[in-house]
Amino acid sequence: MNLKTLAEELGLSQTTVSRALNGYPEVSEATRRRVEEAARRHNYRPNSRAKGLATGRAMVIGQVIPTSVQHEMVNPIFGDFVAGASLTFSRFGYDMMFTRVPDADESAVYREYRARGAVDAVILQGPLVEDQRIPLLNQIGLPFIVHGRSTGITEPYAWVDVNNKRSFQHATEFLIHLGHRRIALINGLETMDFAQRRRAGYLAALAEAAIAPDPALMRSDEMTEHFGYSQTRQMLAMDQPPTAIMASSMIAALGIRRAIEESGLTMGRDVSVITHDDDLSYLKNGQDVPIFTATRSSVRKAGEVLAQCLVDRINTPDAPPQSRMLEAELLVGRSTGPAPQRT
Amino acid sequence: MNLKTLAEELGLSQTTVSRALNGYPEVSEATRRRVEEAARRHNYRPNSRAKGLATGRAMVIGQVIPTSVQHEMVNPIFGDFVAGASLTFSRFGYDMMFTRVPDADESAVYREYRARGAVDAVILQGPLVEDQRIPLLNQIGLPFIVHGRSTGITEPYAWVDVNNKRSFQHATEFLIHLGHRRIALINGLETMDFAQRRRAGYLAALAEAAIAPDPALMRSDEMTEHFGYSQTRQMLAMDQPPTAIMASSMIAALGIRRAIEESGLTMGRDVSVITHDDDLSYLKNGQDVPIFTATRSSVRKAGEVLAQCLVDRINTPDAPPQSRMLEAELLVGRSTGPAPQRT
DNA sequence: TTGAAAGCGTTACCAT
DNA sequence: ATGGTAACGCTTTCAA
Repeated sequence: MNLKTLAEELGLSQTTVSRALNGYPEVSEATRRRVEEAARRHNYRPNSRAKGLATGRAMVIGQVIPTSVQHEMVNPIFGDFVAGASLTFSRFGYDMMFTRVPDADESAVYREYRARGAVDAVILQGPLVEDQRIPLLNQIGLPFIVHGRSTGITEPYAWVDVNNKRSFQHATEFLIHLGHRRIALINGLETMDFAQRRRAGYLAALAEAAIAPDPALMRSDEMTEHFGYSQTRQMLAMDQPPTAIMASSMIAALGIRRAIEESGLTMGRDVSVITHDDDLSYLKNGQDVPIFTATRSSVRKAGEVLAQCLVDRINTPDAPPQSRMLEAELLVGRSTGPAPQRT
Repeated sequence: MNLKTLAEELGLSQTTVSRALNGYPEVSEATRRRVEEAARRHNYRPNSRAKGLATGRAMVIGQVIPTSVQHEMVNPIFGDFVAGASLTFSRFGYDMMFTRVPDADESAVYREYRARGAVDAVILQGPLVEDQRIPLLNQIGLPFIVHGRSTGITEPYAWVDVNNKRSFQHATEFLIHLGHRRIALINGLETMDFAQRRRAGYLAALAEAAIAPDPALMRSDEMTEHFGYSQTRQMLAMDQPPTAIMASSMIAALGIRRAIEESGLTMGRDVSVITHDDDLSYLKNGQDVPIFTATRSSVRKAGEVLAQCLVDRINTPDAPPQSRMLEAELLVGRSTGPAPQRT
């Protein structure tokens, strides 16, 4: 069923039917009802491509997933973000398209998106420090919003981010408040912008409490379970092991837990752990594992907010880039009590 | 840059330029070269929507992710599948589109896909026993391939599946060969078709070895870490606890490991575990954890094969549905040695 | 070997 | 309030 046959059946012009269906005011109520009823009856939907061609809009949002970012789609967080964004986009009639490419080809994909008119805008995930994709997208003229920010980029761009610095600062302060003095940071790769912000928050809390940061307690690498495991083993074997650990990812936190257990210690009693981006039930289920979390629901919320911003951005292309900072909820489960004393 | 301006600049008709770019034979070599050079120079790409409108093809593959399937996008396996499929699709010029909806609306999405002509075909993930989406898609007339199979559906449909029954049978046989007699099965929800096949393989191996299956050792539910944890705790507390566990998912396996450790036992020594769909480094890294896996690369391969089949299916819509069975690689890490003797 | 023109299914402008 | 028609950018048929 297309517009033409629907119009013929109704004895109306395509124009009128189109107008009725798109909510134009100049259609009489009687006609509108007739049209809507017929459209419903035939399950009519305007053809996406024809509509896109006529309006100059694809009604599609693109997202490029470089294959190297192995943990991007593996990372549960990504699913939450997509869930939030997808929901909001669909309310506005947008579809989401994913393209997975070898890293080197990422810029080619953006150029092609643009040349083909395949998408109206893109979401930029996992920004690095001085991320060159930002000038590229600006130059190409493809609307975008960054999920996160990129230190060192001076040209204007829109972003939606959770306040990583503040949440790490709060969490670290909380640990200090409990009496911890040896607090480790197991962070993501510091080429990733968020990792630097998290470290800054961690350091700010230490500085405020006049605790000298110990480089041996600050680890940074790609956030795998192995990384969390090996670093934790190493640190727990030190002369002055940490009594608490700030973890930048729930994947790494899996390894942290394993290392703690294998060291014959108990998480929450001997070593406190606060994990960002984490409220997965499988970390909270163990009633015996008090763990503190900045919630995944924050990430879902970020998806929703970003989608909303991107829709606005598409609709008002000349407006200056608008950005939004979100505060991550810091869910504090159960207190670990005072920091363990070691002799 | 569009076809018209490109043609004008070359002093050729749109027809000729289009033909040159699409590899039609009737274009002279000289002209073709000139056209290709100019197209490259201007980074010309045909507009997706215009091309789609003219050809009647969207060059997009849809995938619906019901929101209830929480672990579908969280599940690392899904990322592997998508990686494989996406790669193959892009070679044929197809994009992938994902729509995330509340479960109840899934059929509406398929109807809308079809009515809008938004996609050329869809991939059906996670088929249930007697999955009603199959008759629905057949009725709608939307080409599709099922990733997996659906017992009880009699009408023809195309599928690509890994041989779940055989891999579970092999793995169980392997455990029996090592001397295990009390082998537990921690399975997915048995409304899921694959779960039934896995159980069938497990039971077949037991039967072959004349071991009576113990219902108390067969657990089935949604594959969360909590599920793996709680069931393992329960079973290890039995009078005759299992000496080996077959796990249907790596997420559940995380809980299984935790339960084993918390029971003061050692995985691989006191309890052997074989996990399907799993070769994540964070399960293999612990040198002290011998674990046996049917590999994730099988799933990636399945994505590639399915994509290829779907492209074929789109191109020859009248051909009878073609299906492909893949054998999962069963990577055997290190032997657990003979089954532990309990007194 | 090349080109003119129709057609794909919409929307949007200009009439009426 | 409704309709005719051009336009969107491409492919494809028919002619030359």
